[in-house]
Amino acid sequence: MRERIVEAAEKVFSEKGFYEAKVYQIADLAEVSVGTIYRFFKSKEELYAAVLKKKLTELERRVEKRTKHKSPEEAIKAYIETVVDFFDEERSFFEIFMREVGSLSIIDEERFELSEWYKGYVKKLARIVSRGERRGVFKELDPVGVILAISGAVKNLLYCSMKGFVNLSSDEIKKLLVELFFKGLLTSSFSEGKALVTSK
Amino acid sequence: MRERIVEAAEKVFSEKGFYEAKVYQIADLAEVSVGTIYRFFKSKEELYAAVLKKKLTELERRVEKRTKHKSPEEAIKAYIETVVDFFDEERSFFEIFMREVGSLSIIDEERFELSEWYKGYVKKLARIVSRGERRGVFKELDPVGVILAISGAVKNLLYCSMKGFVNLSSDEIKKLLVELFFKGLLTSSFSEGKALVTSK
Amino acid sequence: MRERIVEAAEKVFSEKGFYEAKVYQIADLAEVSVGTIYRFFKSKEELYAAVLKKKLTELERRVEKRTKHKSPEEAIKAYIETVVDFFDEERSFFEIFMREVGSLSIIDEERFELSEWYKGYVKKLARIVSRGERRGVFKELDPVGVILAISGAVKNLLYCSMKGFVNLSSDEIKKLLVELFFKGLLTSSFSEGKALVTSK
Amino acid sequence: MRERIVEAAEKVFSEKGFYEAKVYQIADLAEVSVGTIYRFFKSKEELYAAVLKKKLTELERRVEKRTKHKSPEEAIKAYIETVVDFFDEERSFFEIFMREVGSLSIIDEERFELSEWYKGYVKKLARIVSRGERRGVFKELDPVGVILAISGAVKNLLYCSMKGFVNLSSDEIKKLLVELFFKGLLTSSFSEGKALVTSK
DNA sequence: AATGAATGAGGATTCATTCAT
DNA sequence: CATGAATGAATCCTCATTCAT
Repeated sequence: MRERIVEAAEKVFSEKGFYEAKVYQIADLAEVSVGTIYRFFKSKEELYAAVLKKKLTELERRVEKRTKHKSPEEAIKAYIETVVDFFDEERSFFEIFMREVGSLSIIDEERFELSEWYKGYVKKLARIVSRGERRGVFKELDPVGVILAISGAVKNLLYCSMKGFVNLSSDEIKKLLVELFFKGLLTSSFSEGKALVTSK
Repeated sequence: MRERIVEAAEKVFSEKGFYEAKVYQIADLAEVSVGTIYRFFKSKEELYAAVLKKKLTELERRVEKRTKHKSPEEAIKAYIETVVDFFDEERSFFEIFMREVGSLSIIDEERFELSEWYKGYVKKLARIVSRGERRGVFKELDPVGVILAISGAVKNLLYCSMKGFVNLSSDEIKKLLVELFFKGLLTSSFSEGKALVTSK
Repeated sequence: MRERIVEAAEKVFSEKGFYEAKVYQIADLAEVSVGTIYRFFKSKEELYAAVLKKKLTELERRVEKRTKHKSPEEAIKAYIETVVDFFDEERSFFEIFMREVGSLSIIDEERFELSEWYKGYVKKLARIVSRGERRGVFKELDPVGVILAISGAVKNLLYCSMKGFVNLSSDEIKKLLVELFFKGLLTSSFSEGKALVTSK
Repeated sequence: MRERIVEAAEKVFSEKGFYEAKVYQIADLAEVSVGTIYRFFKSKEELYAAVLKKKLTELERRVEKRTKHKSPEEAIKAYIETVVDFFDEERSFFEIFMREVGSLSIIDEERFELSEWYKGYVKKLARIVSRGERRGVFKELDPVGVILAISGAVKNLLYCSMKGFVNLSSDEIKKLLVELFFKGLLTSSFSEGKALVTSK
């Protein structure tokens, strides 16, 4: 029952966004009464948060599973790939994520600890980068900053490909991102001669 | 008058988002009557679109000005820096941008051509990357994909720093992004030995 | 519930007309919430149309019942009497009818088929007149025209007596109308001698 | 100036009715500013009343002129013809008249003496009928009632022909009404034998 | 527990009217 | 005098939430 509701909510929220999604639409889709929704969730917002949490927890679990016991570089690669795959599978959730969590709007002023969750999630990933640095595999760049950059790039690329702004398959997106974030845009020949980047 | 309204709208929309922003709040802040708002804008949505367009046009203009007549690598650097600076100055607008344009929610199903605008904007930037490729400065990666990755990274990094998730100054953000996107995460010594990335 | 609303609406609309009648006044009178009204009617206009249709249907049914199986002259008499009785009973509805249907204002430009209904109603009555003509009981006058004349006379007389412009009881009104429409204003002695009417 | 406004008002009111007619539309059509309208009329309602009064006064004047110094039967005939002609010429005003005066809605509860005017007008016409009775030309029927019946019949017939419910020319309408009200619906042969009407 | 009818606060929008220029 | 920009009261309608059944 609860599950049915959350699934329906996921669909409706993702199609219409928080405000345009109506509680009775979710009830209809879930084939329960409006009242039943309120037996499980105190409010529309709480239902919304439940949808997010469920999926985010799953994402987190997957990322963890696929990055565990790997070298930092393999782990970052796996992270990128996992996220792309996840959002590719969960398109409707991804829409929500982009709308509201990509910018934790309703959410963070509220009583949901989503903001906190995100911080923790990022921190965990940042540790991979730190480890890479210590091992001399990654450059010395702010680890959280690196993760946020990667994460933002993944989301934007996926979102825009979903919207039809680019025509790249999931695999192409993964490849592009891995190449870009690992070795950069500059060709190696060029990269060596010039000191463009580091000079202020 | 119109200007006063748009400014107030910008503030209120950025603080509350489209739905939580009330027309009378905008009117109050602008110190005009509600009716006056409707002299200039047919609807709340039109006002919203006006806010977006104004700022986006300005951003576009700035980016254009700062990337013109530059080598591809300088131009991309300038692009990153311009965007960071712009959003740093225009924090309240940036909030809106993240909420709604970063994920063109209300916007793209609607009668605003913002989606079209964004496509055009991205295409223009992608041309810089293409040029870089032709000159052998940049690697052969999908140019639009590259721009979307950079753009997503910039937005996410800025947003999260605004939200206090990372503690990086604007300058540090710029440096990080330039370094990351130009030369990648891998240390050169490591990068050469391994073939991690390109192998499927 | 629906019935309660329609009855309240009938009262309020008849007292104030469509525009001056406020939805919340109807809700108050019906002792339901505004929301409940909108459970049954999509809009104020639809509620209005419902009020009209209900009564008009009833009027039509009554007229039909009382004119059926009668000679044309008896039927026309019955028609006049039925209408007078009906509006005498349903004074508040009659007010509405006069305002809006007597002159199908809001109504006919709209999505209500009231205009169509009226046409059909008139046509049916006109058939009585036609029958009378064929039997040689009624003169050869445009049957629809005759019905419209009678109908207009009835309404106006009733309306003005309601407003206190004349002091005639329902029975007196009926008598007056029947006499007038059947035998005319002219005294028979006079009528024969002169040829006033038919000469152009 | 005042005249221009009243003419524009007449047009707009007749096309849209009191409530749907907007003051700025009248101003636009009259090519004056909204403010100017308020120099001449205290309110929209007063302007509305002015439109009515102007036309009604004209109608009254015409009726008076055409019925004066005539025998009762000629006068009634002239009255019918004058009204038909007047409304035929002044269709847009007639629309207003039907909407609002035919049922003196806004009007009579208000501070306009239109209701009074109408009473006076009817009384004057009723005197013609009284005179006819005294002379033995007309039957003994309530004179005011007779006038109201005629007046209602005229309005309804005209209105419905305007709306396309009947297809009768002005002249046919006049003839029909004169015939009907003077000699009644019954054929003389039939009328004599039966006593249908007068018996209760 | 489940239902869904009823609630009513809340908000976008309109437009008659005013008044500074 | 004329203007028309500004005002803001007024009202329809929505929809999250409740609660009697």
